[in-house]
Amino acid sequence: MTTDCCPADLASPLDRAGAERLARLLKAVADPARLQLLSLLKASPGGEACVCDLTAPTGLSQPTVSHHLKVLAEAGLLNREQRGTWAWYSIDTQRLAELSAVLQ
Amino acid sequence: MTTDCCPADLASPLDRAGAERLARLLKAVADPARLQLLSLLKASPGGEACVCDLTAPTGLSQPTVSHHLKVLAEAGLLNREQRGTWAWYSIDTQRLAELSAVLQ
DNA sequence: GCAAGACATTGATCGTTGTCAATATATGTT
DNA sequence: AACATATATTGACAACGATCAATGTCTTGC
Repeated sequence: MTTDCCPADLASPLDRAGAERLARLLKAVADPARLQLLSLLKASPGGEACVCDLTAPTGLSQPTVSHHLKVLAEAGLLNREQRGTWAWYSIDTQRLAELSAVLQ
Repeated sequence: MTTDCCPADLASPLDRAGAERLARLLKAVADPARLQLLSLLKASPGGEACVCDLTAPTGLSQPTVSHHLKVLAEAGLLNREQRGTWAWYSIDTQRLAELSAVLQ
């Protein structure tokens, strides 16, 4: 049964609406910059990092990094926490695991 | 260790080149039409179908379906077999499983 | 309150891509 | 050989998206 909480998977027949929802999620991950950001977050101590720590290793401008983090956060794959001037991002491992399971 | 056979995963640090390779694979899947095609193939008897069986359920033109199948095949996610006039496509379940594992 | 620093938003540009109509190619049939 | 059918390719167009420079917003420290 397909509920609103989880993305539908390939095993159950996928109508156009379900396919578009799933595609939106996968598109969030299907970008080299965002994959690198996820990898960097996964390798960071505590599994979290602020924007200023992510610009240098990716070689991207600060606005571009912010943009990608927003895309991932809006897809529900990242959590954002404001701490003073800094914005700390971390991976929502459950959501990412759910997305992974979809392709099985 | 990252070899050429398998996509790198998020656990190991991802350089730009690795991220682009992985993104190309994920982009192949991150499309509603292609997700529907994968779902239809998975639900088909024998796990395979010809192009003519895939146009009606997707509501897409024949050239568009052929295009999407080619994208998936070039990503290594589909196998193509010519039988007379028909082209039969089937999912390469191992490749798809590898791609799924990448996000863990 | 003001200056500085961290992050977000806006606007613009340019390459990419999903789609279809038209056409081409290939295979089987008579 | 001629024809019908299945699939692939080409060309064109519109929509989308990644990127950056410039600017805006918010928080902290003086």
